Amino acid sequence: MCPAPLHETVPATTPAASLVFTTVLSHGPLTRAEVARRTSLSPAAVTKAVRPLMEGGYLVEDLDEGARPAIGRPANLVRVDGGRALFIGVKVTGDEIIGVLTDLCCRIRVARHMPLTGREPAVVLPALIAMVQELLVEADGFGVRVCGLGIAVSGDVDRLDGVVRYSPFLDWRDVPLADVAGTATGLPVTVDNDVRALTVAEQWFGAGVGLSDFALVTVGAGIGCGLVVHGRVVSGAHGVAGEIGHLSIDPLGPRCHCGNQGCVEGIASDPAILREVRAATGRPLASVAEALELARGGDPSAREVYARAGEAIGRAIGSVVNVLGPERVIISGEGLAAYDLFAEDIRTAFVRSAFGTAARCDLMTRPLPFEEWARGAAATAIQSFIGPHTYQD
Amino acid sequence: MCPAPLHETVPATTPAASLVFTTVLSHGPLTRAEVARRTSLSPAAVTKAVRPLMEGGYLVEDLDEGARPAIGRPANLVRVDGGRALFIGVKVTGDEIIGVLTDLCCRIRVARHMPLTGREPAVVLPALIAMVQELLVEADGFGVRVCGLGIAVSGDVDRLDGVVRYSPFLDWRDVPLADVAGTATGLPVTVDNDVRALTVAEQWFGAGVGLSDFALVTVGAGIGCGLVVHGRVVSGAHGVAGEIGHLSIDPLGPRCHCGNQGCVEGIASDPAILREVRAATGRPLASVAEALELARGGDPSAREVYARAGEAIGRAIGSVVNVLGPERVIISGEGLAAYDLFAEDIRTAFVRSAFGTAARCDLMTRPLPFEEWARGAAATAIQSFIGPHTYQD
DNA sequence: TTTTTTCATTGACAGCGGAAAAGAACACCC
DNA sequence: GGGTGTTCTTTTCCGCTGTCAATGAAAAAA
Repeated sequence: MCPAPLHETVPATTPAASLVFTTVLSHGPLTRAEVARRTSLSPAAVTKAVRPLMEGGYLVEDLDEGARPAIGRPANLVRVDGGRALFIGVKVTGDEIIGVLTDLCCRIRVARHMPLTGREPAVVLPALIAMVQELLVEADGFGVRVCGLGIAVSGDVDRLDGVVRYSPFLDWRDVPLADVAGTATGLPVTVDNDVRALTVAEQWFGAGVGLSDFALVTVGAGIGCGLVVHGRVVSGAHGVAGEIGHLSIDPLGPRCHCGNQGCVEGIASDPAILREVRAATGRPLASVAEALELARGGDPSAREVYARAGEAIGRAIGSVVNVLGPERVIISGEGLAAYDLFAEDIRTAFVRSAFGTAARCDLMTRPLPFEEWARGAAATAIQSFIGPHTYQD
Repeated sequence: MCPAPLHETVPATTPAASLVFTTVLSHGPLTRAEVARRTSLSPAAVTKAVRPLMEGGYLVEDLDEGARPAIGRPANLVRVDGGRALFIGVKVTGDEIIGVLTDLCCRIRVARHMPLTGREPAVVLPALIAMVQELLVEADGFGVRVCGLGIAVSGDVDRLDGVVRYSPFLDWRDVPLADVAGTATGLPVTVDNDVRALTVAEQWFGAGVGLSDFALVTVGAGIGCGLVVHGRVVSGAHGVAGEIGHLSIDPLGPRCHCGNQGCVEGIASDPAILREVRAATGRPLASVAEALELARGGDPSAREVYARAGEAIGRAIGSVVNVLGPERVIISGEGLAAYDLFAEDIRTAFVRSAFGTAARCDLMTRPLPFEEWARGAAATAIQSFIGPHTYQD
């Protein structure tokens, strides 16, 4: 848990206030009447919830009296004042740390990248703290207090305790990140798995707004998946969920380090694609970008590799959709750079493997640059700043 | 929705009362103090919630003052009086209707089977209503009012409207079951998918009690899966979820009627096993029971078919566990009759395909005879009788 | 200008659940 | 056998929350 923040009290104290606040936060400027309808609270309750939030400066009257009804008294729009509070989000990757300073609406104000010389905690933690310090200095320039720090790390993360249980990618075990970062910076800290953090950002501020069931699939160095069911991000009973990277797609496919054969990640991740294109063309390619170039140039065997990757991704999505029946699947990640190459294959494989009404699911892509991952971390900080009563829908 | 029941008011009106009631219902006789601890309500709130429920006769003081503390005042146990209300659960299969009369604790008091001469609504609906009437007569013998009727049907069921959208097995489309049964019997009716209904029963009264994330996998004529995430049964955005029967396990496997290849259902369902054993042995087997007998007798090709089925089931479970990270998977269904033949294969394939901590998931079997499916339907009726505030955990 | 419609606010009020204290029922200890 | 301590249960009181009903406000329509 975050060390009790002396910094600032939570804006929303009662369930109703949280509900109102998160509704306005996600659904843009709204009239009070509209908030009442969406939350099924009484208009009176909305008024009473809004007042203290306005006095605290978290909500402001929006002067654009945009949507006035055809008849009757015009409505006053209410929106969240993003500038009221700042947050820092940090994403740790294998070779760099990405940090962003966002406002309360999770808009990025400053973004920073910092290369890493190693992956071990002894290297990463000081760099991370230095990054936060830098961003705190930046924040001074805005004259607004930083109210939370969110950190996103790949792997098995216990977000209640703020401990990285095991990150295969970083080779970390039981690193008490929240404690370390909290004592070093004095900020309330949230630590979460990177894909879950990105999912939170999409749920509150992105393509998942208003949806109670959706999935976010990330394609890149690995294949990940964040899930929202019943309006809540899924963590699983043991803190791990959405591990679609090791769904076995093809029992005869390449052997994966996880011990299985034909995992999605062994077919469609960047390293796998690079390996396969190398093997298929015999060329000593240096990076997946070159493989991509080759395929774009029309090389048939490279294209074939991408087609297989697309099919694997499509089938993995089909599995998720069959199991959970989400309303939407958002495809994202660096791997999207090659989207034009396998979009067709993804969709075809998805439609074929999705059973029945599952095909009603809306499949969309969303290019999320690396800073977005750090923004996801900030979103988790915002979420915990607002409080425990974070009902969606 | 159920037509407003003149029959009986809902026992629990406030959220706290519901919480107390469902806690006592699922976790057997409890002391008030224990209820307070589990629900994190104050002891005073528990007392105040219990009183009206006792006056209504739903809760009773349990005279076995079993667990008294080592020191201090002995506690009074409180439990649900099952005899206070009766419910009817009906499951419709292809060739028969199974009906049960249960008490408020979902214990079966009477079970009835009724063969069907056809599957079309014109045949099934009158038979279903006749079955309910019979059970209502039985209920008179107990001198207790029947407070709800639950109906379970396989396929795509809209449980809010009580309409069977599409049941491939019965070849039904848009059958307004709740309306028909409600007007014919005068009972409040709930209609739900059969696997979901069974999942509800397990969640409240079975192997899922106290778990916020688990899966129920049914193996038999088809392969189904019910999911509980965050303490709630998953229905998906469009009312369909848990369709693991058409996860594609083997791209080169037998073609399935769904258009895909190598579906679990095409490998491990009873019809698939029968087909494969026939093909492998060349014998004209009449039923899956004979195939089972052959395999039990040691026929190597029959055993091979079962081994493949087990592997498919294990891998499907592995997929679910990778995606959702449940605490437990309950394997059930008629197909369990052959469990000794493929238990090992299921477990091996599961462990191999479950990634990382997913293997921490507890895999168990539970023989649920056909009456249990009807009991599941009754469980949905009980759930809706108790009211909308049915928090689990 | 009056009416109608919708939005927003106010004040009264019911009720829920918590805190604290009292009471109850036992074991233990001298 | 009477304190003492412990735990369970109930009672009383009280704050707080959100609804209800009524009122006021601001515009379009009549």
